[in-house]
Amino acid sequence: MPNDSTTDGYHHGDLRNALLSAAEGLLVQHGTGGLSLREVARVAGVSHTAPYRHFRDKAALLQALARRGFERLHAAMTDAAANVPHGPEQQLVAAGIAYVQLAVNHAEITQLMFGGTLDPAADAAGDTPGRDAFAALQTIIESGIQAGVFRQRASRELALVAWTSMHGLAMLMTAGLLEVDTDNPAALDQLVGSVASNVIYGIAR
Amino acid sequence: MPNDSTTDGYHHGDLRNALLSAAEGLLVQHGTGGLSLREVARVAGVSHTAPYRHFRDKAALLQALARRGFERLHAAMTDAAANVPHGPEQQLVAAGIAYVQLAVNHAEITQLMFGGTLDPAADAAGDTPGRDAFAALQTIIESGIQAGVFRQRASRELALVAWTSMHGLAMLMTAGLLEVDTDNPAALDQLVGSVASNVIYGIAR
DNA sequence: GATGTAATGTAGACACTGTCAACATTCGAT
DNA sequence: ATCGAATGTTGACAGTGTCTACATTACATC
Repeated sequence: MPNDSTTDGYHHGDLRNALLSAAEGLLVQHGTGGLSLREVARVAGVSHTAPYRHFRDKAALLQALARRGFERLHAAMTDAAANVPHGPEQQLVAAGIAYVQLAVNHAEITQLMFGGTLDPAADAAGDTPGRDAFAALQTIIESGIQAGVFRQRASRELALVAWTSMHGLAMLMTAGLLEVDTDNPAALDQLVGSVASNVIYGIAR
Repeated sequence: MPNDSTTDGYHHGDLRNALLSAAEGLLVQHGTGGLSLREVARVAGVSHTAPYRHFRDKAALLQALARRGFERLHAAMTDAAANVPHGPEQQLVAAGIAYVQLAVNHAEITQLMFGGTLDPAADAAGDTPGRDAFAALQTIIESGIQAGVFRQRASRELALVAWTSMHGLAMLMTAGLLEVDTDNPAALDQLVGSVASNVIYGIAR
């Protein structure tokens, strides 16, 4: 009799997701390093070894958390691009804003995703949600190339510049090395817009 | 009688640096997270509380290690730019190559510097070696603006694009999310050169 | 040169952590 | 109804960061 997905005695019902949510909450409280598996279990209301029925490791829990983040990232970027059908340039800017915005709003998970703590080969083969996010960007670039808006080069090459610049911006901000008024969303839009515009039209001349 | 900076009995002589070196060595063996203060002390040949005479915290040790990394980064970039006096564009590319190369060769320390684990406000006021590296880049940009090679914009704005794109490239590589033949240095040069050239001349048209 | 004080290193303890092994409870197919 | 598999618990172990108390040494001052 699984009533409403909360606890109903000995078995939890949906512990795996409960653990992930608890972990995400604790992650924003005590930074990336200060997450304890036992505290996650405590918050979820189970014994300190219960997580091992759902995750092989502490690393596996973090990996699953990072995977969630990659999925969110992919969704946010494609949504942003889809809602701005004013041509590839605007789409690129919109995707960039979505990227940086999500990274800043979930700084700890972003650090998890790209912090190097996780084994990049840990995901199952052919099952890398991180590539989807890059692919979304590459799709925008390709449409821009075909529309004659962007240079006639390998789309991978052009997408790489867009990717690295937005990623670098996001990383510097989440690390706290770029003083920006994060409370004011317009300031972030302007910052991302500035970087994106320079990427599109170049530094030179 | 301080003979040759190695151990000479009860007192070590230069324990602080010995600890930093030991920590750096262990960092490349076990990743960024798997560094134990006790093991650092063990490698340095002292008791497990000796490090507390030189660092308030484990975090303080890591902070000092990161500071070393920032100083190296600044030196590598300015050296690279100084050795290539063929105009701001080439200097920018050279600095970028130096940046990414150092990051890849010292991936773990780079993750330490930018991983968000450290408190960005932990450094003493006015004493932020991280800004020096950015300033080095900004100097190149400024000379390029005055020479009429780069756009007539705020140097900070232009430097930001160069900074973020190189930083993003370095971060993706150190995190292992960009498959590149790291053994072949020419491949890295080409990759950085491609990104830099696209930053300079833009994606558009 | 002797001496006292600060700097430096050590020993032991504490709470906490990740993980393993053994055991308990419950779900679901037969 | 029954039995195996899935899920959760208890207890233990080694390892960790950090605190307190103590030992040893260096060095400025007389």
